[in-house]
Amino acid sequence: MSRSESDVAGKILDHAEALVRTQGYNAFSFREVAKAVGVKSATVHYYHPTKADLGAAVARRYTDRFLKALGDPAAGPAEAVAPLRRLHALASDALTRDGMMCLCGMLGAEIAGLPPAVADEAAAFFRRTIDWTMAALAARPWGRGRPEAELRRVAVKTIATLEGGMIIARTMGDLSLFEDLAADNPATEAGAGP
Amino acid sequence: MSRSESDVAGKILDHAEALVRTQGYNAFSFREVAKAVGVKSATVHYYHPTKADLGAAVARRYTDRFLKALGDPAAGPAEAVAPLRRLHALASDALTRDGMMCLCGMLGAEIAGLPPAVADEAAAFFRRTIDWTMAALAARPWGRGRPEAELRRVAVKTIATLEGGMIIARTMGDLSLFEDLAADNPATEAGAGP
DNA sequence: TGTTATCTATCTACTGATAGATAAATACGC
DNA sequence: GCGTATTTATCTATCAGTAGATAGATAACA
Repeated sequence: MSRSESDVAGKILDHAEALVRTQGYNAFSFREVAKAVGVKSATVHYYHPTKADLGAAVARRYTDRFLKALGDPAAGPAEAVAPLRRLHALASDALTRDGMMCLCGMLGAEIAGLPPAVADEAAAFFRRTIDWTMAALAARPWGRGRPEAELRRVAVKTIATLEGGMIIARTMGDLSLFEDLAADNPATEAGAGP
Repeated sequence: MSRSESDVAGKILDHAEALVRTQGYNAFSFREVAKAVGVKSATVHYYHPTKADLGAAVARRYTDRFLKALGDPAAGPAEAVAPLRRLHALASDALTRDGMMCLCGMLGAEIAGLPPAVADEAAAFFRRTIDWTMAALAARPWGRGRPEAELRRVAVKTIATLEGGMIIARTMGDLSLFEDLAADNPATEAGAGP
């Protein structure tokens, strides 16, 4: 947590993450990161020899931080919708505060053009986040006894909706479109959607 | 429709679209498009002076084709879920056949780093597709009399789920994750999801 | 002749990456 | 504690490759 007065290594990851999350992996450069940090591009290479190294390091840190923020899947209210709300709140935070995509949603879109090391980290993010959501659902009355395949379907659908929602909200310049995704969750209303 | 024996202009759009949909706007170049078509990069510039022009033209054609394929929003079965299935089928087609993202899902992710002309086309895609979905829902028994805001929420959520689903399925290398998104649509099952 | 479509050749800017110099901090032998 | 050796962190300078873009020649065709 504590970061020394001029933690170059940390700042490199911070700025690289911000650049990837706003413009994408292919639209950021060593020079751009270096400029943002206030060093030369060779210094960024010192910490991360290749761009793939840097990208993978950013993704790994992001995933760890994300899952840490989610916390214990079994914690919180007992309704099945609670973990879905927690996911939404976490995504909403980054989106509304900084107008940034989920890092791995961005990487996932670009997946076919990414170095393998980076692509692997993006896949790991979704695997772990799906697992968390399944565990959270399984730990609640609604989920107990449900077949794993069904829990997985609901988990994937929930995360997919959040990722796609960020894209649409950012593209249309209306972040309320994303907030509304939480509003009509079937279980919170009398009638289910179409 | 009819394309002459060596329709360079058409091939340029075809290959540019394929490149954007697999790797993203920032990861394709005039040279790459030219090579795929079998001409020199200057020829691509002849048809599209700038990269923004080319990107916008690709997006415009894509949106027009997509909405044409969707057809009349009021056509088809009367269940509210019918238009959602039509959207899913259309997205599924491109994803499973060629492993490609929705063009505008890709552009939407990269939106903050796109030239304005391209960003505008991406926004237009979502605006028109949301409008189509709202019209399709409103034309069915389920949707009649529903407030516009609710129809919009459902439309956005549906499209968001598809876009995010493509990202997750491609990233995890398991296209069945996308197919399953259609399986547990609330209205098609007895009980609603969580 | 003028228009359309294509080429070759080139420009500047930027990319990721490397080499080598340098200064400061740290560790080690005594 | 002192002097030396090593490591750490940063710089300058540069590389080959590629980016988007342009100029101008050339051929085909109306």
